Amino acid sequence: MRPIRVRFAPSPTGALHIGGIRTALYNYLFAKQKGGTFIIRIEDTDQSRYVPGAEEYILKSLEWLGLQADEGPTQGGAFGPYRQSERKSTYHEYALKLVDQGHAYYAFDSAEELEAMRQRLMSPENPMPKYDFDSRDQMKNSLNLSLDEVQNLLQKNTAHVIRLKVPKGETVKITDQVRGEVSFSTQELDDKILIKSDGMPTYHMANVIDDRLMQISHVIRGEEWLSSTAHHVLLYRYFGWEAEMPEFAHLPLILKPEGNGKLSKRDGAKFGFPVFPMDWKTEEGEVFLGFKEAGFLQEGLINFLVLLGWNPGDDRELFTLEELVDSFSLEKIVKSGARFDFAKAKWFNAHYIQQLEESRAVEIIHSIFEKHGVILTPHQAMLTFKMYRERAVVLTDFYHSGKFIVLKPDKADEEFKTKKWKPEWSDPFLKLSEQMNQLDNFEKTSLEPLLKEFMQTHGLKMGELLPSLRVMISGIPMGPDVYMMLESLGKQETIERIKEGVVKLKH
RNA sequence: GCCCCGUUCGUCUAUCGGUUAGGACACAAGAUUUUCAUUCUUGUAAGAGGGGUUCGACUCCCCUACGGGGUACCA
Repeated sequence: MRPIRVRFAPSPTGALHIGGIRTALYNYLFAKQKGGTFIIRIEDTDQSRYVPGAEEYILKSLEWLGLQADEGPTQGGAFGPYRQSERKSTYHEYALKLVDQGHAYYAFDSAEELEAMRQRLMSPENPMPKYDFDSRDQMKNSLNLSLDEVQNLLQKNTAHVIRLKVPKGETVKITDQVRGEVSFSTQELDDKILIKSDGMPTYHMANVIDDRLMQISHVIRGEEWLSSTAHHVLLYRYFGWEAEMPEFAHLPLILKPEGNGKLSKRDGAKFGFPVFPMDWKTEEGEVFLGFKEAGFLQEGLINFLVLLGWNPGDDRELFTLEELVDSFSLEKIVKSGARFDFAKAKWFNAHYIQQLEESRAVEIIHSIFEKHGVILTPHQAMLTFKMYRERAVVLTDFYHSGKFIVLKPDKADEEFKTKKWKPEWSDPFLKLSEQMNQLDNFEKTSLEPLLKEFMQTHGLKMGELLPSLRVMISGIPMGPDVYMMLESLGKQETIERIKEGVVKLKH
């Protein structure tokens, strides 16, 4: 069996959304399971759509998720360069071979001439005329022009492309690892451009050449490529590489939540959830929210994504990356598109937050508070984790819920204030704060008897005392164990907040 | 339009001819809990439609419907 080599080949035309991340994930898992090589190749053949920073963004995202590449633009490798723009001459060389063999030809048609052809051939039955077996006879290409004319045009540096000469009346069969046998009639295929007039190859050309040259064994990519795979097979055939052609696996698409259409970058803002791994700022200054900044753990995102289109074949749902490497299989990839379900993504994340190791949690919580300009002591971070690990769905919840530990509440919960709080409790609470001041140690063991006694003497119930205290110290009546909250604040701060709280609760 | 792919609970999915069609999320109810969560228990909920093949189809075949992808000098 040949060595397993797979590639993830993003185009730096913007941020990579989670559909791309999932493709990268599946490639990574497959490679690692088989002891193969995971390669990153940057497909930057469209100069007009090139976006500065996009490549860096893509690489950073993969790094954040732990999808380490074995070969790629940053780490290099024996099959580089790994940026297609740096391989330009290679593609041209191969295209010329095809021209020599009669499997490709020069075409000199201008954009206007192309448009004219479409207009001419357009009809209700044929709304999108192709440059193909039928129409190429009427076009300005080396199939119709004399050799002299072609030489002349070429010598004058006339803008031209190189097109694949698709044969008529053949059937191209491919065996897809996910979908089984799929066949296409060459009748339906257009004469795809291989080399654009700027000298850059198209995706179709570049991917075939590179996959062969990089000895790719399996092409695992999105379903949007299934249709053009027939063209790719033709290229492998004409290059004489059909025996070494990689296996194909076309992944189902990730759909919008309502299921109509594939998920796109605008959907995040539209539905209120991230579709990108990390924040992405466009050149125009538009910001797209990322899973990372939204408070997702990489293991949560990965676990959520991997199940969108794959399953282990049994009832397991929770997987670490390592476990996925063991369990993953191309055979269990689902054929139909999967809708993006943010509720499930959150559930996975909440689960992994609960599983978080304390030292890592402390670090994470510290950095989240730091982003808000608040520096927590390790002890405070640890307390925050203990108080909210079972309540946090996203990491940012630790800040929003736990910030009371360093920030005084700006106001008392309105509903509690009007419906639950009784003005006559004010004095007793002030007295309580004084009693607290007498305490030697400010811990649950000493606090609990004090509060119990307080309830008895003033005829308060648990459900009245505890929420009141929470509102005074944090602003809201819900939250973790009160004693833990009090402890986390410490004696002086607690006393201060009770005094201020009584004021805030005044009707 | 044409080509390709798909279609099981609201969602993600299991089932590779014989099951009370299973699990998870979400939702609902209950238990635990000082509150909110967590946790636990229980519940509601599915094979697009029509033809075949077969002793027997969710499962195989065909048609229709619906959904998705493609149809660029974009990837």
